Amino acid sequence: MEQELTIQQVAEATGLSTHTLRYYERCDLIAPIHRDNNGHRRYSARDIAWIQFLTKLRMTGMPIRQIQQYATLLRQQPDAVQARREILESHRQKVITQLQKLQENLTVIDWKIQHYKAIEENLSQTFPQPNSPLLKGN
Amino acid sequence: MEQELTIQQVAEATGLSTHTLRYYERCDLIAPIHRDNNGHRRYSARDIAWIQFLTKLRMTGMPIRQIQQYATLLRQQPDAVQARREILESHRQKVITQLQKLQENLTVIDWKIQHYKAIEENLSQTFPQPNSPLLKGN
DNA sequence: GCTTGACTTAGAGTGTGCTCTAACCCTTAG
DNA sequence: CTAAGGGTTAGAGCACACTCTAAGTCAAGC
Repeated sequence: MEQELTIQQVAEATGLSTHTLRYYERCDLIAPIHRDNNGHRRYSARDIAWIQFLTKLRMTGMPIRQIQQYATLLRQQPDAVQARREILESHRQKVITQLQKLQENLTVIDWKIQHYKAIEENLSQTFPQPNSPLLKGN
Repeated sequence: MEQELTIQQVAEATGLSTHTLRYYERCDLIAPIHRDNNGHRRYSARDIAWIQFLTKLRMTGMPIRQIQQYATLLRQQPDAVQARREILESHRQKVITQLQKLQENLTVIDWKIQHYKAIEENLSQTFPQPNSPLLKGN
């Protein structure tokens, strides 16, 4: 029941490399993983759940330092739920800001694409109009 | 009319540092800027418009290498509108994917925050329920 | 005429997050 | 018995995007 996975299997399951998994453990993003009698890592379901969540934090741009704090809190003060929630909520705000900026910038890029499309339309006309105002911006 | 700005003024206007402005020029993200008779850079309105757009590309994660390509195309083949549009559309797709992933991951973080809130509620009850199933996940 | 301050350059240094290497240890198959 | 194929470690190396430094030029104000 309590099947523990090898580092290879975890790498496949999480999309991280074995290098990265060991690196995260060294950095204390992951608590020391249980070893088999060979000294090889054996990851529990709990470990994997945590790795999957930490990957989401990384993918939303949380720096490794801050994940360290969160992970340490999780291990050393499992009852300090509020402290962990506060970290997450502060990060949440950053992600939302990031999303908004991304949207705004995407809109500008979209405009430019539309602008280019208009120019292309114009150029492909049978009787192109020279000095079209559309040719101004780059 | 044709007021040209100093590097300081451009730094303020764009939010980039003077270091970064010079670095971008060295990397060919920005065409060589016109100099006054002192050798100091004088940025035209056109330069600033480009810097503002390139900043949007950077902020959406376009690598400097790719902006180089776009910028080179812009300078060397101003008529190659389609080629530039294709670069932008390919980038646009990446940004959209990025946005989706970000949203998904944000949702997971939101769940976790909600989960923590539920635990906090639970703990603050007058008659706390021991071993609540809510305490399982971390 | 000298100091101050903004500019110039080439090139070195930094921070972040991996990514890889070298040397070694086990276990298993031939 | 030995070679292949997985794992281990500490630590070096790399990619990216800045960021800073040192040494110099120039113009204006005191």
